[in-house]
Amino acid sequence: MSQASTYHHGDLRAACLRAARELLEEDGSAGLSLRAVARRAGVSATAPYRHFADRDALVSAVAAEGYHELAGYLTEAHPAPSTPDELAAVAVAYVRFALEHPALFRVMFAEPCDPTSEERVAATAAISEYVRSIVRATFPGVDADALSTTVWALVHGLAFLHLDGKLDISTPDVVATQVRAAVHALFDASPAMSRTAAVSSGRAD
Amino acid sequence: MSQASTYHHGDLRAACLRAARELLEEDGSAGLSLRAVARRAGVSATAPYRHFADRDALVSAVAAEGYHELAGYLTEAHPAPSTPDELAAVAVAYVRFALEHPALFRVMFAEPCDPTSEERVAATAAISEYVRSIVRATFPGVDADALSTTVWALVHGLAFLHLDGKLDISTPDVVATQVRAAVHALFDASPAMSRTAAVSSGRAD
DNA sequence: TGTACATCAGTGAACGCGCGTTCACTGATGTAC
DNA sequence: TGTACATCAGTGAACGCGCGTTCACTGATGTAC
Repeated sequence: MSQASTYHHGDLRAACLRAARELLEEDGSAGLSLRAVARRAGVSATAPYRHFADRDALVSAVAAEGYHELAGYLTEAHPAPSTPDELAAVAVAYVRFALEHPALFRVMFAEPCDPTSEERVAATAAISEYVRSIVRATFPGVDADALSTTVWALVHGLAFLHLDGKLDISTPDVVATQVRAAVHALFDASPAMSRTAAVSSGRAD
Repeated sequence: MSQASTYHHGDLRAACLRAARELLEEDGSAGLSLRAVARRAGVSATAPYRHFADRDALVSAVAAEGYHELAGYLTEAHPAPSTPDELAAVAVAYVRFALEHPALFRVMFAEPCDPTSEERVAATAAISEYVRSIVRATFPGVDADALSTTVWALVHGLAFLHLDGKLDISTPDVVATQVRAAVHALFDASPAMSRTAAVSSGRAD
């Protein structure tokens, strides 16, 4: 190794993020401390301060990485879904991401999202918009805002219930089948979407 | 006050739980420490050990209280729902509970649920069974297991998205309308439930 | 009704821990001339 | 090509903090006789 001297680490920021991710999956978010990250990166306790203003900044950076990765899962499942089946595949990918990165997923969503972190707000706004665009492509002419909220909530809820051990997660196939069934249960109502709106406003008395 | 002496508190266990709930809503789960609870209950740092084996026991007790209260919200919304509208009212109550007790709701669901705590397992199993029974009453002849999972996931997801500020929570009415719309979007597919099953298995090639 | 004693529910000092963060510092790197 | 110097990225000691938990203790309560 010509870089025997580790004084200048090379890319400590990346090493910190990697260490943080590992700690997260091993100990949950309780294990995510700046000191533990430094320790794992093989660096003094204060070195991370060169790259992160404070602990919150580290956590936000980790969450941002998570959002980016989640987006990767989704577009990999299907780049531009336009049928219920394709949309269901994206939903399956969402849940798979949660199950493969449980602690990360919790950091991204389960922690109170401080409105100060524009990084997070932007990231979730992007997801929201992404879901909306898929719904729009899949069901043109439908109230995309309302339906996409419903879709996101359903998939998000499935992810959390699986994560919390409330549903069978014995094999990825079982999970995928469950998710597809739930999504289809919702989507098969879609031709009736406009009727739905009429019904619920009519019942608002 | 004849009970001027606070040496024997009277009901320190209840006081601890109350303090824990307050701390939870003020500082989130990070603020929930045995010492802080003792402080708020006006008692020495070690007094709670008379009533809770350790911190985890306290947290579990708080979560258990939460499950009980959630059940109260649901049955109060409707004791025995058997129509989509009545079911939607229960869903609204679920989300309302989450928004009125955000930190408590997170403790109940967002923390990794250790399989050791049978208290929690039993509580969520009860919720699961409760939802299933409602679905069964509302849609007799339908695969209640599959549909009830979908319903719970949808409502649970709505609760979390509202909680995390991803959806409009400006007024309770806005929230309720949103929840009712989402639930109806799902339920209006229910007459086609058996068709749904056929369709999704037919698509499984 | 009064006393002796067991039990119960609290006290408070002390422990060791890991944490976030500050500070003055120093070794390595890169650039100007 | 060589030297002077600014800058950058790390070190390590130190701070104060709140935490969970232990321990020996003591004051209050209730019960047996």
